[in-house]
Amino acid sequence: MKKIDILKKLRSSKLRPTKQRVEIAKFLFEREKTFHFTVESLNKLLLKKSISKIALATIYNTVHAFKAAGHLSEVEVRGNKTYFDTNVSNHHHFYDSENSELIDIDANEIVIQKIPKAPNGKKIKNVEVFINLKN
Amino acid sequence: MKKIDILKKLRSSKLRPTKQRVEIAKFLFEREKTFHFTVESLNKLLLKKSISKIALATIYNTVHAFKAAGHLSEVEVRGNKTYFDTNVSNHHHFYDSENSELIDIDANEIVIQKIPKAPNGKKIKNVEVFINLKN
DNA sequence: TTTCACTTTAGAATAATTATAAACTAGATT
DNA sequence: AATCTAGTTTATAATTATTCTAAAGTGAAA
Ligand SMILES: [Mn+2]
Ligand SMILES: [Mn+2]
Ligand SMILES: [Zn+2]
Ligand SMILES: [Zn+2]
Repeated sequence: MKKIDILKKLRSSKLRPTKQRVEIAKFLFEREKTFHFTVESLNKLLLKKSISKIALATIYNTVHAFKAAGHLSEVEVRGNKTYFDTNVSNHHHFYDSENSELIDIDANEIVIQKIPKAPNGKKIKNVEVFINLKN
Repeated sequence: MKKIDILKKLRSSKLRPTKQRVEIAKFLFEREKTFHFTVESLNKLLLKKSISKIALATIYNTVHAFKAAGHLSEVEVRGNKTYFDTNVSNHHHFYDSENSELIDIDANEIVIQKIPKAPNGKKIKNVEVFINLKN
C-alpha cells in the first residue's frame, strides 16, 4: 500500500493527515496480513516502532474514526478489551484463548447448510462464526 | 424447578445457601426460557423483585461461582459489559443490536457443511454462530 | 450457646474508555 | 510570508464496569 492510499484512508475518515495519524495509519494498513489488535496493544507497538509517543486519546480517536469509515472492524472477543481488525470483509475467526489470538477464516471456508429464519420483523444482517480452539 | 434444585445448584457451586444467594439463584433458574443478562441488568431486576437489596459484589461473586460451576455461560456481545446466559448447552444466538437483545438458536437449527481444520497443534473446542439482525 | 469459617457489604482500587479544555498546527486567506 | 482559524494533540479528569478489601454479620457444627 502506497502513501497515497494512506492519505485516502485518512481523508475518507474525515481526518487531516497529521504526523500522528499518518504514523498510525501506516502502521495499521501497510501490511500484508490481517492485523487484530486492542488499543493497548497498538499503543505498545507504536511506542516501540515510532520516534514520537502518541497520546492514548489520539489512538482511540483515530481508531474509532477508521472504524466509523469502515476501514477497521470490531471483533467480539471474550474479555473486557475491544478488539479491532484490519480485515473489513465478511469473514470468520478462530479464537485461541490460550494467548487471546484471533486468526482469520475466509468467508468461503465456512459453508452453512441450514440456518433459522430471522424473528418477526427482523432481517439477517450478517453471520459470524467463531471457532474456539484448545490444545 | 423446585427449591431442592436451587439448593443443588448452590451446593455444586460451593456456595452456602444464604438468603441472598437463594434469591439470586431462584431469580436466575426458576424460569422456563433462557435468560440473558448483565450484572447490571440482573441487579436492577432483583431490586424491583426482591425485598432486600443485595450488594453488587455479592451478585458478581454469585454469578461468577455459577459460571465456574457450569450453571451459567458467558456470551460475547458487542459492548463493554459481560453478558451471561442461563442456557449452558451448546447453542447459537441471534443478536439484535437495536435493543442489545440476544435470542437463542438451538444447536440443531444450524448445520455447518464446510469448516476449516484447526491450525497447527490446536483442536476445535466448539463453534459459535452469531446471526446479527437488522430491521 | 459458643465458635469460626464463610458471607455480606460499603467503599476503595483497578482497568478500559471517554470527556475536557488548554496548547498546538495544518492549511486556507490575506 | 505572515496571519488566521478550525481542527488536532495532549495531559489529565471523569466515567463505567469490575474486582478487591476489610470490617461487621451469620449459618451451622460442636
Ligand atoms: Mn469482548
Ligand atoms: Mn463484549
Ligand atoms: Zn479478522
Ligand atoms: Zn443463549
